[in-house]
Parts: sequence; structure tokens; C-alpha cells
Amino acid sequence: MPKLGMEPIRKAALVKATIAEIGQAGSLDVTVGQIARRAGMSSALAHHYFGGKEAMFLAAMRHVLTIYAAEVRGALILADGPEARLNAIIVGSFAPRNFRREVIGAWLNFYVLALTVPAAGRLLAIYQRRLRSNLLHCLRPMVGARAPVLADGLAALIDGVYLREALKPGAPDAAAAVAQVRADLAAHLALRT
Amino acid sequence: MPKLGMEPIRKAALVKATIAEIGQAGSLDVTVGQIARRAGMSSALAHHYFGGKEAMFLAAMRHVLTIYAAEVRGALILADGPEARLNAIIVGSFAPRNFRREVIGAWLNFYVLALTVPAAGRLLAIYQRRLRSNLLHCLRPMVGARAPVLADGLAALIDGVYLREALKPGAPDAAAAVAQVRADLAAHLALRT
DNA sequence: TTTTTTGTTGATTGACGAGTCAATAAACTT
DNA sequence: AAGTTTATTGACTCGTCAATCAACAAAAAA
Repeated sequence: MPKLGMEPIRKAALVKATIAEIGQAGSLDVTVGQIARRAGMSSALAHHYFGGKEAMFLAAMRHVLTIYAAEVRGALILADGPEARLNAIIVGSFAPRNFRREVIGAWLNFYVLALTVPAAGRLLAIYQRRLRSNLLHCLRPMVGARAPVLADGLAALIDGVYLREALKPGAPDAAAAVAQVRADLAAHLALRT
Repeated sequence: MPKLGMEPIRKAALVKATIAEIGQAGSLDVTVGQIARRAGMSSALAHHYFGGKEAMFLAAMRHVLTIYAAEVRGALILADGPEARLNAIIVGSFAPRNFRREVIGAWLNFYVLALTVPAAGRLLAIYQRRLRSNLLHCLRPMVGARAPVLADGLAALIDGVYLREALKPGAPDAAAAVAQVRADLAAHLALRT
């Protein structure tokens, strides 16, 4: 009973299932069959729509990154002034939509994927550049010449906090993560010059 | 031509080859055959000595962590006073022996392994606890009650810097990494109480 | 010198998984 | 009504790889 216009629905379901499966397994070693089953279809159909496993992984990664970007962008529009914008970036980075067990696990695995698959590397590079640029933009009027180093530091710290959260058992604690980054930022801002 | 006492030699060669292979491939998806070939023996022999692939991975991980710990410990004995000890930990963390392309790549992959293999998780937890405890010990007399948060932040930052280095193309820059962490630390220390 | 221990490998097994294909069916087009 | 496009899957191919085995070699122990 083929209803038409299934393609976007099935693709979305597969992307979601890919993230969930990778996140839950904690590994890229998930079979197309597993993903397809979770998305409620045959593995053949998954191949039909995506052409291959790698394309599915890339789509999933793109999705995670897109959600993240949207989250930050959404927080940014409401923010007025450098301090508020900086805060928005931090809060957005740990927004509940991204900062969930499965997504964090998938995130870490995508980092590893970027080591092997050039397209994945490019995706990640875009995210990193955007984050850095966002931070820099806020920091420049606040700390001047110290902005670049601070931006790099904050970006690394955010990644590090994600990493630690991925390994820690139990539910992720977004509030603690935000507090951690804020504390670091506060120390730098308290410095004169 | 079986010379006796091969076991430790072959095991060491396999561990080294495992790290190199994972680091170079950027993935845990390396075959026992590849590792064994790099170590100059048959895959059957690798199985003979380690019993299985997972055991080889764990031994490799243990080795990386051991080298790291030795590096930090070595730097610590020469250090006198909290500030110097803190500095030793940072410098030791980015010592050339660990902070090399292949090793960093392997490191990241071991983090992912820890998500799947409980024994790997335990190994990593030990490293994390030790790092935190080392940092805390130095920081307590320097910043008092702020020590715990600062220690967590520094630990996360170090991991984050590693992560970024793993993804960045080109040779790792230990000096820049150290400077990055030091800059963060300096900001926190400049704060009164 | 016979036996045991240690070292070593080529060949094989057995499982699993990505990707393809042929076939079926329901919708849309002409 | 005939033809085309879209949806869908079970079955199959083909390759890969971890793990095992049987066999051989040499040193050490008996």
C-alpha cells in the first residue's frame, strides 16, 4: 500500500534511528539492519533511500549539527549585547535537545567518524568555525586582544565538557555543564585589560 | 627458530602496533591481521598471546595510560610547591611521548571504546580520577574552596584540547596546547579568593 | 633420548553484514 | 487501459574477519 511522498518521512525516521542506534550502542558499529528495524522498515529500503551506510551517517551528523546550530541561533536572537549573547551560546550548547545521553554518545562517535571520512571532517570543521566565530564576535568588545585565545579556550572547554558527559554514567546535567563553562568565563572576564 | 622468552617482546610489539594502527586508521575498525602484520607476525600468533582482539585493545589502552601516568609522575618529582606541580601536570599531559598524532588518534578511539567495553571504561575512570586528584591537591592550597570546580574545568579543558588536536590536520602543537591551558589557569589564579 | 614446553604459521571455519536484485503492489499519468 | 513512477521487501551474493586447528620446529627438561 504505497502511499506517495514517503521519502522525506522515511529519511527523517532513518536519521533519527541512526542517531539513537549509534548513541545507544556507543559505537559506529551498528548495522544498517538495526537502524532500519528501529525506523520500522527493511534494510533494503534504507539502502534505497540513502544509497549506503556512510550517507546515512553523514545525514545523521548533519542533522545533529543542524539542531545544534538552530538551538544556538534561537537563543541568540533573544540576546542583547555581548554578555547576553555569550551566555546564549553557552546555554544553547547545552540545550536539552542536544544534551541528551544518546545524542552526546552519537556526537562523540561523529568526532571519530570525522577522523576517517573527509566529508564528516568538513561538517565538523564548519561547526567548529561557527562556534569560534560566534564566541569571538562576542568576546572582542569585551576583552579585546585576549579574545582569540579565550574563544579557543572556551570552545575546547565546551567540547571537553561534552566528552566528559559522554563518559559519565547517569543522566547528563546541563545546569552543571553551563555552570562549569560560565565559571571559567567569569574568571577571564574579571581580569582587567 | 624459536627463541625462548618471546612472549613479552611480541606482546610489546603488538601493543605498539595496535596503537599505531588505530591511530593511523583513526578508527577501532582495524583487523587483527593488520596489527599482527605491522608487528611482524601472523594473526594466529597475536591471538595466541592475547586470546582475542578486545584484550589487545585493552592492553594498548593500558599502555597509553601508563605512559601518560609515568610522564606526569616524572615531571612531578622535579616540581616543588603547588604552582610548579600544577605546571608539571600540564606540561606532562602534553609531553611529546603522548602528544603525537597516532597516539592522540588512538586516545580518542579509546574514549569511544570506553563507551562500549566496561573494562575500558574502568581504565579511563582511573585516569580521570587520578588527574582530578592531582589537580585538586595542587589547587587546594592555592585557591581553597574554588579548587574542585577549577580542577574539573582544567581536566575538561585538557581533554578538550586533546580532542581538538585529534581533529586538526597537521602536526600537533604541544607548546600551544600548554599555553592554552596555562592561560586559563592564570585567569583563575589572578582572581582574589 | 624421549618428552614437554614454547614459538609459529597456513589453512579453515563460521558468522555476519553491506549492498544488489527481482518481484510485487499501489498510486499517478496519459 | 496501458504505462510509468514510487514504495517495499525477501532472498541472495560476495567479501571480510575473528577465532580455531593441525602441524611443524626448536629449545629445555626428564
